[in-house]
Amino acid sequence: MAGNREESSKQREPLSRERVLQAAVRLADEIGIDSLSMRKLGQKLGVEAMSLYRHVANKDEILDGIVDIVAGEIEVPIPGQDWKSEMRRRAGSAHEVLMRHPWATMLIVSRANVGPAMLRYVDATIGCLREAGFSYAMADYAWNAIDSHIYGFTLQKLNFPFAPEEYAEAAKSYIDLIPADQYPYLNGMSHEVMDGNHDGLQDFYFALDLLLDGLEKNLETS
Amino acid sequence: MAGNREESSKQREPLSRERVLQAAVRLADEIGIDSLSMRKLGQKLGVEAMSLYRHVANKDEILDGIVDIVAGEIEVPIPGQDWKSEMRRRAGSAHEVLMRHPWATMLIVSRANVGPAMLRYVDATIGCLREAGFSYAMADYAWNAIDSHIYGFTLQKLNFPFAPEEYAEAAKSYIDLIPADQYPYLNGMSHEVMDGNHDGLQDFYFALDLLLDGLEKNLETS
DNA sequence: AGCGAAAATTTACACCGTAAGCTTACGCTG
DNA sequence: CAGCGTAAGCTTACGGTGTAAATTTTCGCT
Repeated sequence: MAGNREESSKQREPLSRERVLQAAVRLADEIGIDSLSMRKLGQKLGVEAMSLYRHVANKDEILDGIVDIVAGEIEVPIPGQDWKSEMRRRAGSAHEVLMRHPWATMLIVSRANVGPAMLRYVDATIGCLREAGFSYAMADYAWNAIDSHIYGFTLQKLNFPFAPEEYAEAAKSYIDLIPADQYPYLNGMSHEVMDGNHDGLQDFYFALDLLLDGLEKNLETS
Repeated sequence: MAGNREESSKQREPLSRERVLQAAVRLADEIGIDSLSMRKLGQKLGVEAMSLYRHVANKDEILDGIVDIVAGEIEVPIPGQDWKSEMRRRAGSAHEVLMRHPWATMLIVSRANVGPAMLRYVDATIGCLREAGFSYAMADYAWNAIDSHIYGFTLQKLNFPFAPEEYAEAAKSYIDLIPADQYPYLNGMSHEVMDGNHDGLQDFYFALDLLLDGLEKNLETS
């Protein structure tokens, strides 16, 4: 076995920062961010936990890294194009990506996020608003408003405990815990769900369009 | 020292679920939720960690408990009163309470939250919208939209790394990391901050009022 | 072939939540 | 007041965490 390194596939591929981060994203998708440990990540890569430290400084750097990988998956708005549809597309893409990586939103809203993909994403967002005529300050307010909706809506949706098709059935099982005399309105809404009059499905674009329409009016009157 | 139990204050007060939860809230406020451990909480109460388990089943139950304590601090809207100002007051109070307990929002958006204070809070919210003429479904959408803003805005504000008065100075120190040729708009906005033309302060009621106005229009045309 | 550097591993430590079993303290009854 | 039963608190232990330090293995190159 004259070991030609290129051909021998029994030899495991060497580690690298990129391979570590990619594996971390996949593992977090599979088992959740709370269960992701250095030891499990090492195991996934066929390596001891401490070997990872040759390629990343610590676990925090891994978390920063996988957030930036996720940020890189989001469709960026194009400055100069119609701002409303671009911001709408950006928001929808962000929501979709964050639903694909259910652990990512929590990390984003609790870390610095200064990776290159995140900076590019933010720069394009501000740029799209600026080119549409927003001042820097108004662009900041608009960006903050839209991102509040993206993060808040996504977190609530991820935290909702029932699948849409189970919801009516689930309501029947917990209705006794919210008696009408103590919680009349919560009880009433649950009955609407039980009776099939309300499916409880939330539309990401409902509140988003309220915000965009309001921002548009704000832009016109300035 | 004829030990009259009522008078002897050298004897430590016995533990109770209530005392454990109150101490947990204070400790989380002081050292953050990530640093809150059973051992530290025990220490704070002059007790060993394992003694806590006599009064709570496990740490998860403590987290559920302190979330409900926080929920109990939020001003509840009054069904029948003007829905817009009630919902505005509710949202502002929630934001204020969540800023007082910086760890709470994360817990709320990642747990079931079926404690009595939270149920009461939710019931009053739905009730306020229902009495104003919203259908159950529309009340659900409106509630979700407003709460998305509350959680998203609060998390972003808590995660912002600079105090308002440091912001301009901080921008000067990181401006080199976002060169104009790579991130033109982010660079431009930072210059606005550095030059004192934009303070970066976000107003909770800016996006909230966009939502409430949009919801009002939605209510009128139905 | 052998050497220097890079990569990977081993061992160890302080911390975490909590299960199981033990000891202490209390409240009540005789 | 004695004594007993139970509740409250404590000790010990286990498997998990991130990671510092020291060691061994592997690789690339002369």
